[in-house]
Amino acid sequence: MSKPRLEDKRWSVDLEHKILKDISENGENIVDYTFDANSEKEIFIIDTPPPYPSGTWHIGAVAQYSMIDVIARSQRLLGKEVYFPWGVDRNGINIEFTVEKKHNRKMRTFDREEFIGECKKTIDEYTEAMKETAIRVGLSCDFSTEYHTDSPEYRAVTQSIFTDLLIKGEIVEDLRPNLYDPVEGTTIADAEVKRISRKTNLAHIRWSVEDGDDIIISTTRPELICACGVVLVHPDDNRYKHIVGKTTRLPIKVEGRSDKVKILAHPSVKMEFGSGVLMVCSYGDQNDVSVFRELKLEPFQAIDLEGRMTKIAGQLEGMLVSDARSAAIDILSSDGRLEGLDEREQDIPVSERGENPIEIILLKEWYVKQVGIQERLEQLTQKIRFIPERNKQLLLDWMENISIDWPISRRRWYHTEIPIWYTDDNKVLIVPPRGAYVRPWCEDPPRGSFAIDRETRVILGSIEELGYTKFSGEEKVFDTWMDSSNSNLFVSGYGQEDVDFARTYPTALRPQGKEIVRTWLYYTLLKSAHLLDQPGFKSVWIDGLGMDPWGRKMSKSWGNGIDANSVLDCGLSGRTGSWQIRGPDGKSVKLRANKIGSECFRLWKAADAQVGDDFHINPEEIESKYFGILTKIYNVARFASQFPIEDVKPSAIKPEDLWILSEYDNLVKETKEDWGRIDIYSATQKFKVFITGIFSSHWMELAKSRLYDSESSSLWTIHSILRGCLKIFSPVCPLFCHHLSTTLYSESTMKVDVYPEPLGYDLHNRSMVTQSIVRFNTMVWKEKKSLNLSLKSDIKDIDIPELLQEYSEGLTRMHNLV
RNA sequence: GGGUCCGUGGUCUAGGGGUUAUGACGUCGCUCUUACAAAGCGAAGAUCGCAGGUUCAAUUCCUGCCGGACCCA
Repeated sequence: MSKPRLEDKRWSVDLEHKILKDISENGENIVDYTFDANSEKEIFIIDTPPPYPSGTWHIGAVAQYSMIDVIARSQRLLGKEVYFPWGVDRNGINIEFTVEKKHNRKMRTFDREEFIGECKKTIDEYTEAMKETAIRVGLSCDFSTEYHTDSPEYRAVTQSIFTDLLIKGEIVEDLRPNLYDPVEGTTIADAEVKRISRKTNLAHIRWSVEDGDDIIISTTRPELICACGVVLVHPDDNRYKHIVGKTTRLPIKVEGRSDKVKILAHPSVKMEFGSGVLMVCSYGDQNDVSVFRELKLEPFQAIDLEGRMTKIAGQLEGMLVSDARSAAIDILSSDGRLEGLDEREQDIPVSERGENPIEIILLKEWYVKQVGIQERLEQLTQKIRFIPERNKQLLLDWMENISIDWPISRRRWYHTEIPIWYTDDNKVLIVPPRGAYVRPWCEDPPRGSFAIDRETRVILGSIEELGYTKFSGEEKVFDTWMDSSNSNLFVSGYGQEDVDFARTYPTALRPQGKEIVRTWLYYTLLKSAHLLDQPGFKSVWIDGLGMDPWGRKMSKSWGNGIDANSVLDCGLSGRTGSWQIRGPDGKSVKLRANKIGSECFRLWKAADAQVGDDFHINPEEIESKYFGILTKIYNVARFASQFPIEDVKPSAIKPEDLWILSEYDNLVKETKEDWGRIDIYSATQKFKVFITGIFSSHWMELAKSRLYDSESSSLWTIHSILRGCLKIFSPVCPLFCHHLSTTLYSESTMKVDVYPEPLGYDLHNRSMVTQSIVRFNTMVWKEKKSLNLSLKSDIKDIDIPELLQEYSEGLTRMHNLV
């Protein structure tokens, strides 16, 4: 026995930093997370969600990434060749907004190239900051293959996949009603729409029917009267049976179209709403779209791409939609046609990013077909294992509700360009050769580009052969999900010649949050189905969202957000953390913590709840519930570190040691299974219960005096178990285990790629013995307490139960039984 | 309005047709016992949201309701 080799008395965030720094400086000697696709080992590729860099990284997201890291590390521990890529999603409207805000100018007032440069510069800064947090929280990504979705290489893949699908006929162009954000000037997809509650005016307007009757129509969109295609009543509505089939005159002047529309019966009308008469316009809402389609009506274009009223709106022409609405009400009012105006709360669809009210506009856009493939997609989905199983339903529900194709073209700039040029006759599409990244809005097609028939999609030949010289490039770009939904293909090496794609695809695991099931998960599966007719991955791990301490979504605007770095650095150099957060009643609440750091944070996320549901993030709780566990385990190691390491297994093992060894063997077997099926919670819980419970409280006390005597059975037992335990726990707290293991055993747990083997002990009736030992110890402690004795004092008249007779020597010494 | 998921001691959480329902935090009491007071030991604390139903048996399955989250119209 000597001084403990662990000098500090407890774990600390400062120590964490020291270790992190040491690893980053001597990294090569300690860890290597570079993926070797030619490894003999089983390949395990993680389709890491490429995070989108914004100013600060959401604490909930960081928690999620730290769990993906736990998965990566545990799979390495199981002997697999893990590819944990680090990708960054950088395309999209978010960064455009940031730049617009920074310069206080709208995108379209910039030169396109200049604007793109600004976006790149800004997102570069964010990208670096995010990577620092990633490293700080301990992500063991293969940073050597870091990819950015806006890099020429990645965009080339996106463009190639588009071209492949275009030739296969899975991509179509069409003039269809589209969801459109007039403020940002771009089409958006269903998945990008959200609803907010707003006060709107419901106008009750008097329309005249041909035979002299008047009807009242209630609408929140009077400016769209000019685009009215039909007026509907419910077939069962006796009030209006007599006017069905007649025509009515539009109550406001229009230009360039008939001012009469038919009145028809249709079951979609709600009789109780307003007067029970409904005007259907192209397009007020999704119902209008389906009625127009069903009745084969000719749509009118009432709103242009800038969100202004078109010529058919007569006097309203040129006005913004909202201005036109009030102007229409004024006109109707002065014409005596306004019968009333109610203010009411209404959920209106807005764009997710800009929160601008959405219009439905006829536009020529590119679409990925998705309506016809749903059945096959569901079959493929059934082949994927969902963790947890119940979250599969989120995807199935979304797929069931797919009714229109996916519009993928956008009228924005900092995105991947649609790789198409058009010829003068408009009958041919020019696409670039595989592997090229092209920007049709500012350049001509490169050599080797080829023409395909716009209708039949037959490849006609190269542009050189065909002698094309004049082109006009497509100006539109892709929806960013077109980029990110290729991540699984990209990390599997799709299209790369030197990759054994059959080994790398489908990727082993897609980890993600449940908020992007209908986008990232769905679109990825759609792409994989179109392209390869295969599921995109073997398993999907879907976690919930990080919520505030009271279970609400964190948002900056509500003031209940928590910055990730403030938690990870809480306790560094004695600096405590404090968070001013808006509480449930709107009042500000102050949360405080002394020390958290990455290891405690990771332990919290791993041990606090099962995967799948939303989780509450409260720094106070993270510290109070989990820092103590680190301290405890640290001190177990510190205790062990004062005893010499017994490498050779002694010929005789004492009964108490046999008992704990068999418990340990059980732990090894069970946690190995847990890690294998990606059950972080169970593995962590079992480990925690073992090491802080029976191992430290019961066995260590039982073996203490033998340890002090340097008795070889106890020495071998404590070190064998601790050494294995640090490996078992290393996926959850990699820095912590690395430090303890290198200090005690001169081996880093970060390098281990073989799961600890059971030591070969299987004691009969183990759980009976364990229960009995715990009960006996508790009984003695209680007894001493009730007699007001200190734990080290002698106690008389305690009988050791029959079952524990073989441990009587140890128990007697432990409790000082006399 | 519809759908999905969730509702377990004061708080967070595990589990799941059948003995006294898991663990932690907090609370209370005791203890500086040669690893650990940033600890340890002990104690109290739950009719498993509510109401029905199925069953020999329900907290677990079913139905309805109430509350929360998310999604859709």
